[in-house]
Amino acid sequence: MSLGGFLDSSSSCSSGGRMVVGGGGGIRFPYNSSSGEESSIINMPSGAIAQPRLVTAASSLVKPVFSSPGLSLALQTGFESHGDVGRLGSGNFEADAEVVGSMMNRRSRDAPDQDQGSRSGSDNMDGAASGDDQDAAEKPARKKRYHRHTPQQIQELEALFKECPHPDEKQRLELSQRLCLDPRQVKFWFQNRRTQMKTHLERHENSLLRQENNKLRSENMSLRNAVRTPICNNCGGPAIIGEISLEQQHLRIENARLRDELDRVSSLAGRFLDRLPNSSLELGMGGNGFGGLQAPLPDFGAACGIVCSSSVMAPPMRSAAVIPGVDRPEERSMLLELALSAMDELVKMVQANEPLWIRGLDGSGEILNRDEYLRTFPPCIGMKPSGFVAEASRVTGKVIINSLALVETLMDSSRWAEMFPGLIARASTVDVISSGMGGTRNGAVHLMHSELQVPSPLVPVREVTFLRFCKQHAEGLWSVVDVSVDVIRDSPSGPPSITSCRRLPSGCIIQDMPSGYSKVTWVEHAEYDESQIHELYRPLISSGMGFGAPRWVATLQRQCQCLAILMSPAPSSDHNVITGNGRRSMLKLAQRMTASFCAGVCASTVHKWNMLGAAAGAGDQDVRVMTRKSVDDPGDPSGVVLSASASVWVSVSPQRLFDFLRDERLRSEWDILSNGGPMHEMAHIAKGQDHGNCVSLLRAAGSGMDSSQSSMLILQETCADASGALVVYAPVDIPAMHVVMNGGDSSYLALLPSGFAIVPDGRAAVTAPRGGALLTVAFQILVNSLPTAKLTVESVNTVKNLISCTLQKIKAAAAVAAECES
DNA sequence: CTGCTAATCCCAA
DNA sequence: TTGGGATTAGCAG
Repeated sequence: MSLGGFLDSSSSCSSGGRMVVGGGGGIRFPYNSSSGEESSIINMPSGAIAQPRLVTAASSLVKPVFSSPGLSLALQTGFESHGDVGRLGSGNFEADAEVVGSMMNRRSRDAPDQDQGSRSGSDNMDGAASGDDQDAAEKPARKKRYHRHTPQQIQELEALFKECPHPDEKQRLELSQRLCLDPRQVKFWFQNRRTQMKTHLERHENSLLRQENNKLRSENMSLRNAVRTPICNNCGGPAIIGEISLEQQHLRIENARLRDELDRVSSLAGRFLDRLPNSSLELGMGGNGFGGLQAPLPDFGAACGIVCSSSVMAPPMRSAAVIPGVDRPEERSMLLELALSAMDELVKMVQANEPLWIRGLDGSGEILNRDEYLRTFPPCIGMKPSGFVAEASRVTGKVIINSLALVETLMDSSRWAEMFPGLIARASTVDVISSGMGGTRNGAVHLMHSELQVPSPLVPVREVTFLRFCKQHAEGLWSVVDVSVDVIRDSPSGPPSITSCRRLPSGCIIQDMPSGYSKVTWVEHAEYDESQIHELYRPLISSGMGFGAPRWVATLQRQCQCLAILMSPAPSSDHNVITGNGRRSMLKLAQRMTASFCAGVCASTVHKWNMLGAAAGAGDQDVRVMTRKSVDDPGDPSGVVLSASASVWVSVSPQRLFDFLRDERLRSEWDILSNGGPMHEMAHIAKGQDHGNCVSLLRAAGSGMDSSQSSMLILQETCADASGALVVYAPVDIPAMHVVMNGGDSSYLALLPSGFAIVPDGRAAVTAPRGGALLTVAFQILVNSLPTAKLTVESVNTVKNLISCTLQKIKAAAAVAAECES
């Protein structure tokens, strides 16, 4: 049955035909060593099945047959010029192996020590030249080689991998026993998983590089064209030499820069595989560094001042050289991996329709189909903690801002916080994992921390640490995704953070539209501990009006409109002419006032509050009272500040409530500062087309500017959108305000804000036909100008009474209004 | 065909 | 030895 010695003798090769070479040479057995025996008992307790001898014998064929003397000779003599030689080692050997394998167990000499241990005695060289010798029966069926670990096993492996991608021997052994896997398999699995992770990242960054490269190339091309056929900027005709020289210099310099950048990107892309961990960083820095400028500059001289104009083009960059927060490369790559999958999920969440998102009954919003969601996406940051509930919302809106500007805003924590003043109590960038490519935000990954709020003492602040990943999909098309990282970031060194909220992949996709607008689709998806939220507010929060997409988009629209209005020249309709600087100063002051108001209502860590606990007020509502000591803060009156706040349900619509509270003529109905009469608006700065969005300066009637009894004005900011409204005011000193209105610095003006926050009650229209509102009222009062003073029971009671009275008056007035309405 | 996964081979610390 | 990089076979989509 054998053509013994076939492989040994070059002479017989010529008669053997290439089948032998193709079959024998290419065969490579998976289990050609002692591991063959172990691998065959995959998924079974060790040693459960002994591998049959013959298989082992067959497996002793060794791979690089090319280099075995006998065969290489055979190749030279018999097949040297044969076209098929190149395909040796490819093709489907399994079938051949089944037939031939058991007979061909000659060990090639260049692999002497691979399988000493498992070799069977029968080392005869056997070869099969023709198919007629198949003896399948003799060879016991090899265990099916292909096999995958069970989902449970993979899940456990993944779980451990999340915690530690590098388990030690002990951990692996423990896991292998638990999962009935060979310890070796566990080792392989981790090895493979790490490799896989790496290749994922490589692939992604590579594609980003390619994109960049293409962009630069086309840019370069068009610039070359422009240089070749100069066109006069003024008349559009062909330009004359003298006219274009400056323009040409610009182009040449720009071109040199581009060429340089292109080279760098290309070489980086080439070297890329070697240096993954730093590549994105270097790119980000390098792309921004304009190293290319230095070379061409001497040629043209610095006289043209191009250096400046070029560097202006570069967006401001945060230094990414030192990363204090995430220094372990594994952690870094895990975060990147997380960012990638979050982005993937966000894009799908934005694009998906029917099965995933279902239109709400009232047709207003969309509801996430949880079953479909769980089916579609692997749990990005692990399973939902028990006791948590999920909240998901999606909204699309047209916003007056372009994609680049919005991306810049989102990627800068302080600008981000300013854009969403009522929503974000504070925000910071903890770490820059990747700063983006070629001087843009494309590919930027930041680790951020923020506190999100809904203005009510009944809704705790949401503290979240998350990754923010920015990606450019095309010209004018960007997306920014956030995802919580508490799972990964919980280090053994620190106490496990008790988070009450996790953000699943959330964020927005921004697409440029004509005339400065962009289309923004926002998805907000979170899981939170509902037990910490008062029943009154649960419907609001779960509807997404609290922390969800509707509120983000509504705020964004309102704020962008405000910015757009500020850009345009002051409207003549403002009946008090304030200078541009004055407007800016007042708005800045108002911004600080509103932020301080929210901080007092929400007890965010912007201030260090001491809770006195919620106690029943004089009325039926709970009033939360807190105090803080204020020292050495120029914007804050020094002493003991007391904050009292309460939220109640009111039976009028949010709009009506807002209109009532912001009407200065009706102010005497609830404001003790009004001295019982109407107030007058002395200055008005519009912040939006809607008249409700403005900053104004009020004066109580009867207290003239010159009267010494009242040197007080009231600064008030009101804003409203679909997600809610704020009326915030603070008494201000007239002389100080005068300085501000002339554009002076407002940061030394001490403020203690009070006011109202209104949100819809969140229940469906069915249960509340006319639509109720949730009203929060809050006061901040200086109870003693000595920071060391003790708080007296009287002052606490006074402020509680103030809250109760105010609420009662408003409710009464609202009831009247509601009656008139119906 | 590509991409993924379990496993093998081989090298260097 | 051991772990990691390179590679491969088997399979799914």
